Amino acid sequence: MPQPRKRATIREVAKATGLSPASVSYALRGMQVSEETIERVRRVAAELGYEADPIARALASGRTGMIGLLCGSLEDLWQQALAVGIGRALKDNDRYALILDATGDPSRERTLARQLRDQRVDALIVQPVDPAAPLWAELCESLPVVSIGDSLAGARTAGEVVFDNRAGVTLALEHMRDRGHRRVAVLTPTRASTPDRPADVHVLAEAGRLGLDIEVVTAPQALVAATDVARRMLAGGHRAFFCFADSIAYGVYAASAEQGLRIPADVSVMGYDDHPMSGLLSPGLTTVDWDIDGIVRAAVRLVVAAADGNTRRRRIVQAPELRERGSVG
Amino acid sequence: MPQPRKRATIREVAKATGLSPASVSYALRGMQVSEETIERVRRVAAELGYEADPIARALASGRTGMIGLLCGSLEDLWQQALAVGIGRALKDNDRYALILDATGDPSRERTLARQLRDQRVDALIVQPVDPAAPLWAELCESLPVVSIGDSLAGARTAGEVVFDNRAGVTLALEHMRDRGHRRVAVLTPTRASTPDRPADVHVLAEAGRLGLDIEVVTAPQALVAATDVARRMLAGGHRAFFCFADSIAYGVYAASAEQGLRIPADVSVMGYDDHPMSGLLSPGLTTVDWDIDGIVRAAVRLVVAAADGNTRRRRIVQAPELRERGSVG
DNA sequence: ACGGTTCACTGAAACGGTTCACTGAAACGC
DNA sequence: GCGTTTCAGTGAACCGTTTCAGTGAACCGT
Repeated sequence: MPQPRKRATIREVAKATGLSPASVSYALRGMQVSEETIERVRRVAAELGYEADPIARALASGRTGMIGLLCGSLEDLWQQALAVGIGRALKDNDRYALILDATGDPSRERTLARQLRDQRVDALIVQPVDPAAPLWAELCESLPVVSIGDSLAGARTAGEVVFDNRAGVTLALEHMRDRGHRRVAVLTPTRASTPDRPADVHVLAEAGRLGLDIEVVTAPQALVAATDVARRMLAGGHRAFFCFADSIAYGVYAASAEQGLRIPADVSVMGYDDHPMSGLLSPGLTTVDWDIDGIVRAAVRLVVAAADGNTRRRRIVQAPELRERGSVG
Repeated sequence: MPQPRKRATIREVAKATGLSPASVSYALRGMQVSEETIERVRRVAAELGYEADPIARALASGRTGMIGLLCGSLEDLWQQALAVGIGRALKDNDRYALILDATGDPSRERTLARQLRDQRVDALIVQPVDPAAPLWAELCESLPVVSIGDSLAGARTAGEVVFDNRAGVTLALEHMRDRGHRRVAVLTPTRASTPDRPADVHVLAEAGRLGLDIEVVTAPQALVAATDVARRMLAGGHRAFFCFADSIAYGVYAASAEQGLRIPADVSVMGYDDHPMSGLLSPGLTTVDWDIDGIVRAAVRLVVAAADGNTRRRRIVQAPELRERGSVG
């Protein structure tokens, strides 16, 4: 049974320097006291191996220096890449991230969001599973929230990085039409509670405009499960796929390979996201690229500003770009 | 500027029920007080929307219910998969994970490990970047630590899930030899500070035993960077690769495709890890499978037991299995 | 009727910082 | 020399829980 080694407290440092705890607290944060004292306190603190306890500090001051990152579903490879990028970018800003995964479950999203608030994160980045939840309005009242992907309905966010899904969908479907496809299966990730999310609406509208015959099916982002869905669709005669996440497209690759179907000769696949992996497949996956690095930078810039007390709210709309690699025949 | 809505405190609940704060505290945790009181306190607490503040609780009790997960490098797809799996498995145990990423940097690993300890996580799962660091011994003194992948030198861990790398390397290299390869490039992830980690030692030993002519090169786990290294090795005439992480192997796939080299006809690639993605490539990546689900289950079982105060230390050795899929010609 | 348990509950001291309101001394303007 | 600022530093309250050591009261067996 591990026994926590007793750490030095601020009062011990106070005693050792002959100052009051208050002064030590101020000195270590470089406020209110003379340069000379700051120096002395620093030295003594280092000697004693003193380091402020983050929990006590959080209780007393209400802040922690941490940024919460609440992912919609880490099963999606693109979201994984985003999380890794954000973690690293925050590190470069001397902040650090608490990463939590809602696993695509709106109720878990609620729990975890509240948990992060209660953990006193200075600010929150969220990729909402359920952007329409009343939760967000409540949360925005008590800490700065930056959302990625969808706007949070009725909430005063500290910033948003949203995707121009309308443009993205148009790009994708027009490309498929230009390549001569008329019957297209649309594989969209499971999104509880928002069956009519904007992106899906755009798909229907654009398909109508372009005269495409589409069938929308929800597919899980997990590779194995997505492969199952793809298998079924192939069996149903579908040969052209628009996947609303690159990781779903990987499932189509896998299912096609199993059945001896070649991409792009027999089967056409269009992705949406541009995961780093997508360029490495053969053929490369043709997809809609959202510039993951740009999103990371934007989100981190917004959240760090908000955590520092900057109140200017900004909405950044990310423009899509078609990344043609040869998976659409 | 968001103003934290004032939450109900335990004293308000105490006042509302006519009990002392102490009793409320006990009641809400179902201890020490009568069933009837427990029921009443629960009701009043719910009415007031009271929920215990985790920070204050952590300060007073020293525990949080959270499990820390310190990843060596989330850039590695396999580690990503592991992190996701552990997160979900912990969720099934009504625990939740704080995921941190050392980004392959031993000094960051030290910082983050201490930070997790200071955050009062009940226990820690770590995939060490530097298994030999003195840090671990210190850490094991103050909280239960479960390591995955490598043993922590000289530290009293609460459990370990280690890989039988000797067997894994043998499996991989024997397979390559059986397929007629004699000159093999070994691509191993960058591991600061432990150039002579056991796995690498095994590679040299086994290669010697099998009469292979190997060249060991360190390659980053990031896809793009790994592709660079692969490109260089191909240019140097190498045609057989043993990659110490599947994500590095993906880089070889990409570099080969670029140069019009076909797998397995022109180039042979052997992975190590079995990422879910590896079965979806074409050809599938032949790799050494460590049963990621088994590792997740084992690690979570150990860490939950340890967090619950169970002191039985266990060391679980994971046996490898060759997953032959056709990337070795 | 009496010592001993058990039961339900309480008061107050932690936990380890931060912060507010204040103090004594030095510096300043005039 | 006097009133006012500034400066460096302090004392004590506070953040919201948990937990230790009790305290009466009821209940027990004898």
